Amino acid sequence: MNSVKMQPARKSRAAKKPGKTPAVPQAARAYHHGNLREKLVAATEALILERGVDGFSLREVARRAGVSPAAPAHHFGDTRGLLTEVAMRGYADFGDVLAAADARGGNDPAKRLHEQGQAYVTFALKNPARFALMFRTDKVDITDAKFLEISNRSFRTLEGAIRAATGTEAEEELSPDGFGLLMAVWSIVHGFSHLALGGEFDYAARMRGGKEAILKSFLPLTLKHLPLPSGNIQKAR
Amino acid sequence: MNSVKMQPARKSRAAKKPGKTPAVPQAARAYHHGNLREKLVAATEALILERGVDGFSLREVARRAGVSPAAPAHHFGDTRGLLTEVAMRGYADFGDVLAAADARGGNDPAKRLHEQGQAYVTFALKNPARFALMFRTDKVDITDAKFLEISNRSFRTLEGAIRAATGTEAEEELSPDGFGLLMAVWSIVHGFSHLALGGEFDYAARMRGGKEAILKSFLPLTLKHLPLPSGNIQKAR
DNA sequence: ATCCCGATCTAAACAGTGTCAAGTCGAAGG
DNA sequence: CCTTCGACTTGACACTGTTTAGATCGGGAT
Repeated sequence: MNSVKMQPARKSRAAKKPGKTPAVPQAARAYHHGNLREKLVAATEALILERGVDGFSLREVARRAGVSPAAPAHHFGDTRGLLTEVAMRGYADFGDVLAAADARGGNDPAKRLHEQGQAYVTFALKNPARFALMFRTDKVDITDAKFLEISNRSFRTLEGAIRAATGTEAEEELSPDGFGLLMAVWSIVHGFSHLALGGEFDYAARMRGGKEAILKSFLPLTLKHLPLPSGNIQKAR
Repeated sequence: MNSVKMQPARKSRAAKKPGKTPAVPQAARAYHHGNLREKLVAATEALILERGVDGFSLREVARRAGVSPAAPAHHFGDTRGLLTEVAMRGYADFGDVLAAADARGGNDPAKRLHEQGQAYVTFALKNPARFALMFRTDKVDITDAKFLEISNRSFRTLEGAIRAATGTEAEEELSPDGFGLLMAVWSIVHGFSHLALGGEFDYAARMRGGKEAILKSFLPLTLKHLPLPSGNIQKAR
């Protein structure tokens, strides 16, 4: 029944013969419409935003892009390939956001960490679907070289601030305490993001100022306890 | 081809007629084998341990329990119902573990928090599949009354330690700073768990002592930065 | 002892999914 | 011109969760 649903669009090919072939290939519905790859990525981002990462369906994406279910395979191999691409784009933006935050911190290590932490959570809450996908290691090919490279950039800007905070040169290994600080900072911002996205703060938010309170109130209150390189952390120079 | 693969097992039902009906209904394969509900739960836990939460399949579970695909529906409604039940059992154990850790802390609020934090992560890493499921709010019916009650218990034991730390009575609301401390502690242990389970520490673990280093080394190093009720947190009495 | 009833499970079907093997189309290069 | 090659479609296969209708059994009431 619905296998026929799509047919009329294809039958309208007859209209192409007599009329002038449209000079503007804007909404090209031919075999090669050029930008399918981008269209699929866009459709995927929209879909996971609507239905969540697990609500994603390759066929649905193909449907929205106006192509057959097998078309995406030619560009991305399989579902995992498409999702990996989308995750990579997420990491690209994420890396930019973190780098910008790091820069705002100037040469104050504590401020760099705080700015990055705030940016981390803000990105997560403003891009819930992309963020969720980025850390869904089961949906993404984490062995992909390009993916590894681009996702590591985000990690390295956090590590950079930690190195500055502990006075660790680029070539030497992070001390255990420095590494502990790194994990602690990463854990707290990642945990907050994950809990918030999982709706774990929703009840509290309802009591304490609505949904927007999470970013405007809960996050600052939490970041007050962001581990800082002050105690017994070795700070050289 | 492989739709036939499973048939012989079902055809062996004929072996029941001529032989003596087994007096011991141990591996009962009759219509009512009594403990199907438990069997399904056990099969589900095994399956998500093997293939992850998303590798779960209701039909596969039914197959392992030796029943038809529609059998689980009668006990759990649908897939979500079954997963909700499994998540509840996870929360039951989780709550026990946290309560025991809390008790180990005696009346030292800082120690109570630290013990709970350590227990939190340890549970997550030793029960990866259950833990992942417990926080997959899309796979679980978080509106289920029984689920809410049992999952809130875990949250409340953490809150209890925070209340003790900030000297907040049971009937009064947590102060903003106390609430911030609560979120910070929760975030850091939850974030650590999530990152570790996502394999995000694997590369570092390979460099710094293998997989077991995560619990034995990484976790203590991280928990050094567990927020403590010392600074400007209001501590009454 | 029998009947029946409700709980339990099966069988068959439906709509949906991802992926694969062939085939078709259209443009670009020999 | 015509061949080749990348982009896309078609149709199939195996699998999924859920629904419907029917088969089976255990246990209480008569």
